[in-house]
Amino acid sequence: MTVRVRIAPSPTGLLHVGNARTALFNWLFARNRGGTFIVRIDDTDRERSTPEYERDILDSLRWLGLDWDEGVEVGGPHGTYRQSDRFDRYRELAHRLVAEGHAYHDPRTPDELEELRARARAEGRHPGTYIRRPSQQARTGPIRLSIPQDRPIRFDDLVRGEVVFDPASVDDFVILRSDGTPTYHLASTVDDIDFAITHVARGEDLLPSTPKHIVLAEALGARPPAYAHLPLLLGPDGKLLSKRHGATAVSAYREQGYLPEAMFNYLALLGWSPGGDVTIFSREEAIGAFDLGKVSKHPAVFDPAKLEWMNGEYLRAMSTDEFLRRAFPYVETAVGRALTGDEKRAIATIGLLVQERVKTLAEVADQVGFLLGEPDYDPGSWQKVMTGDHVPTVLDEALRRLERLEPFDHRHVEETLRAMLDQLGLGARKGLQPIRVAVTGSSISPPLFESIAALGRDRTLERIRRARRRLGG
RNA sequence: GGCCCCGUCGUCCAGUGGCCCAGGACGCCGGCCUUUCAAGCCGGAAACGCCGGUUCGAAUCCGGUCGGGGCUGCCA
Repeated sequence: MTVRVRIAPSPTGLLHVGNARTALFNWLFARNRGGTFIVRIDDTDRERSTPEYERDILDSLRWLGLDWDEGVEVGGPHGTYRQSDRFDRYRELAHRLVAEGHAYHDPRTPDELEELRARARAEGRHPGTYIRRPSQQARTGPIRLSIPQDRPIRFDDLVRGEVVFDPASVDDFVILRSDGTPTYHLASTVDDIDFAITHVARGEDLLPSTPKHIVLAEALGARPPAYAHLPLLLGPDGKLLSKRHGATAVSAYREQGYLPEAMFNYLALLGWSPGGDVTIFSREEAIGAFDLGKVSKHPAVFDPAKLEWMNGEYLRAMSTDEFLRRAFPYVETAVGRALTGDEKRAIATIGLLVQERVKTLAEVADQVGFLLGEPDYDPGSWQKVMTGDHVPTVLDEALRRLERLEPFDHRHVEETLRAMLDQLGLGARKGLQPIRVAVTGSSISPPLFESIAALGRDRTLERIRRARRRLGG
């Protein structure tokens, strides 16, 4: 039987890296097995679902390169792949389950239910123990599935092995709300059956829901899919990764200049590895080696520092042409306008030097900003570098030498500035840093000689004079 | 509280009875290189939670214990 897997995000927020990792593992599994990867939108929560979030989720998935074979926006034999379009189907099945005796209308009030839960707790039992079919039959109220109490519920989890639940610890849960809308459990289980899903790989947080889904599927006359519960992603404090830990949206990393291939690689390594000492690997290598059975059982801490390092690795591994092509849009966003051809060419002359010093594409703008407009002096840099007695002399001498330098390329700039160092008896640090600050505004910049050449004679002289004036005297 | 899951360096991963006084990566520390910042190179500190078993032999198997996490809703 050919593998059919799905991810079913709820459009109630941006695509979270944890969900992206779940999507990634499903995608890898499908690609490894020559199966079908499906994207379904679980928007049963009409209140919180928005088209904007759905857009972000789909864009982020595509950005990561997780293309889907069936589902929302690409179509397929199962309708729109959006649960909000299938409410009639869920309702019909819920009522059928009542008619067949598998489910019942629950007439109790929230207070009554709360009392049952409190009683179970007080007795040291599972809170759902007494949420069972009441003696009197009702025609209204939410519909609950009846959990048979005569046998344990067991299944073989692809990553955890056999898991067994005592039915007493599984409450009769609501499948259809009193307003006639389905709960997640119903909609998800019905869709998995209707769409012929063979494997459900999802976060471990859904593990306690799995016995419910199994009983539901069987009550519907279907064979449940195989399950794989993936380890959760944690923040540095060991708690479930969430916004309070910082950026968790895939699109946020995209905006910060992370590469999809780096994010892909990093996410794949959270809870899985192709084996051995391999840390950096391609999409194809991941597909070839992927196996749900080799996914680890314990949660993983999401470490932005390692992601950043990995992004730098990918940045340095690409050609400088490609690096520039991908960096320009980030620079344009940062300066708020399109770059001119001259500016792009100027940036390109120091492209390699920038490429080996940045960890994200967004940082490129910081590195090349001095080429795109008059920089402000960084106060700390000025204080540290421009207050020495030798500085006016350095600037004057640099001006004198650069004014007539021909040709004005980085080799000649270096030659004449090094000669200046000798003449003034200054070390490189003391002699060159003032020029760097004068020209770039900061004590941190790409290598000086190339930067000066990229900037050109006129603007270089102009900036040194401006710094000189600021010094007075 | 109850149910379930999990437990190798700070973090991610390798390890499926002997190749392990535990390997790689990030981070950290030190050094080299060096015009700043990076990158690169070299070196270092750093873990099998604990206690019992099984075995000639255990990080690897079993039990217990401790610890962590998830769930516990007419959210998903």
